[in-house]
Amino acid sequence: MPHQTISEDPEPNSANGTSDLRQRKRIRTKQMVQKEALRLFADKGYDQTTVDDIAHAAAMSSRTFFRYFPSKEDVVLWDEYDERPMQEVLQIRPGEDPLAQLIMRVREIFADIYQKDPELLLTRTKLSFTVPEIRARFLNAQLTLIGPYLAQIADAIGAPRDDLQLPVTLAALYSAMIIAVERWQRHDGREDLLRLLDDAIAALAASATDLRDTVQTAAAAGTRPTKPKAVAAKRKS
Amino acid sequence: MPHQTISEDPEPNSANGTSDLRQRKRIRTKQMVQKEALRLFADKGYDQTTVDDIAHAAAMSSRTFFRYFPSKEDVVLWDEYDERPMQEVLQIRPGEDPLAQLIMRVREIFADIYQKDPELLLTRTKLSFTVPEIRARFLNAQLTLIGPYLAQIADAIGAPRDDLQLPVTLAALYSAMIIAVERWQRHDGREDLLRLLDDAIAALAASATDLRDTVQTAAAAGTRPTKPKAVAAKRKS
DNA sequence: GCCTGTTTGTCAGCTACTGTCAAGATGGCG
DNA sequence: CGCCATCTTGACAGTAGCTGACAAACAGGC
Repeated sequence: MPHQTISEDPEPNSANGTSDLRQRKRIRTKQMVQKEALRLFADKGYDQTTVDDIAHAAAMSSRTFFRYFPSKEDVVLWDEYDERPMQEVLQIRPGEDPLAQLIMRVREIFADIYQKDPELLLTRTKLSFTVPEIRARFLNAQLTLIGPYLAQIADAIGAPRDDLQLPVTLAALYSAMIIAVERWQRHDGREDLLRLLDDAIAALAASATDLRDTVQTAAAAGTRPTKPKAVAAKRKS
Repeated sequence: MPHQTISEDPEPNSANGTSDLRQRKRIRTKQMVQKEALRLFADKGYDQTTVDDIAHAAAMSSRTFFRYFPSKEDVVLWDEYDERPMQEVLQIRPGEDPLAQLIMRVREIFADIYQKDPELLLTRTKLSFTVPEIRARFLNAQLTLIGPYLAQIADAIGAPRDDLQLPVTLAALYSAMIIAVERWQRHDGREDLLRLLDDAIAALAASATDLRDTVQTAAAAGTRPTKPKAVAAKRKS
């Protein structure tokens, strides 16, 4: 899902009965601040734009800015989906293929955000791949999203708790999506996002075959015949 | 490869004929600073340790600290491999299966760093997954490493410049490695790193079947029929 | 129109990080 | 051995991101 930051939600409004109205207002303010910020970034560049600049453009003090966004980076990463509680967003229905559900869900979310404001998504995405700190946080957020899904899916299919299979598959899926989004952004959104997404996933499915061969090769050539149970247990407090 | 940061090398010693001796001294200093820093992190925690603390422990001014490491984070991420020029580290020989070579190379590097100082690798790795900022940079660095390899491998197999296949495969490989390393670190290094690596890659190869089915399912249910004839070119010399 | 809880600005402060410049260490070389 | 050119270092000053504390302005419900 596009930019979903892990909802570390350092703001003081979790779980307390902030009236729905105030919640909406808050979101509108965030959108407005984000808009101003992105405009400034486009003008002067991300690094050259200070938080004071943004706050000023948004007609608030910089202290207030930080009450909306925990950091300057988050202004780029944030989107409405970050407001929704995790469960609502990534609900997996038991029964049907959970992986397929996941993929569909992600497509939906992309489609939704894209269709609400294509320009906005492109701008944010470009920054997400362009500015090193943001790029780092973006990738991190994506990979971190796997965690919750993992639990859900594991439950859904009654998976071995301690297996590598599932996490590896999910991580691979996510990285395929990242490749797709990266390409989309690099081509200035000229290609169809959903299509790229599908292609990337298809490519992933296809790779696996190649990989099977490769694993053979690698195992065969293994420095240590791959059975290097050698290394000592190194405990730690 | 363990912690390989992209060599953004903002230091003033690139390409100029810094004598080999000075270079070595520099590396030894870095190691010493890193050691002190990690000790402090273990004591007081990463956030609670200021750069001044580290500099002091390393008997230098904080200004000097920054002449060795571009940021506090880098003290954790850095390892000797960052000193070596990229090409030397990731040389791909044409002919033999490049993916297999890549995998072998990564295993070697892990093995090398591990065997030089297991504790050190574990400590750094734990921090790399534990401290959010570092985690972000770590994942970013890993994924970013794909770039150069991509070019090399693409050349090696005369690949379609603009295909998704190769990047997706590499990204999947890297994310499998990350899952492996994450598990290794979470279990305090009690499991064998290389073994986990192999297992994760095997798991990735195994996901193929699941994914193929899933892609079917997803495509069938596709919001927009998406016409996934997409399953693009498989080529591979 | 008051009362309570939320939002805001101000101020003061910390830490990561950078430019500058002069002083100090070092290695190569005569 | 000693000198010079070349790093390397420390001191100082400054910027930007970010936080805690507190008091003033501002709701919305009654």
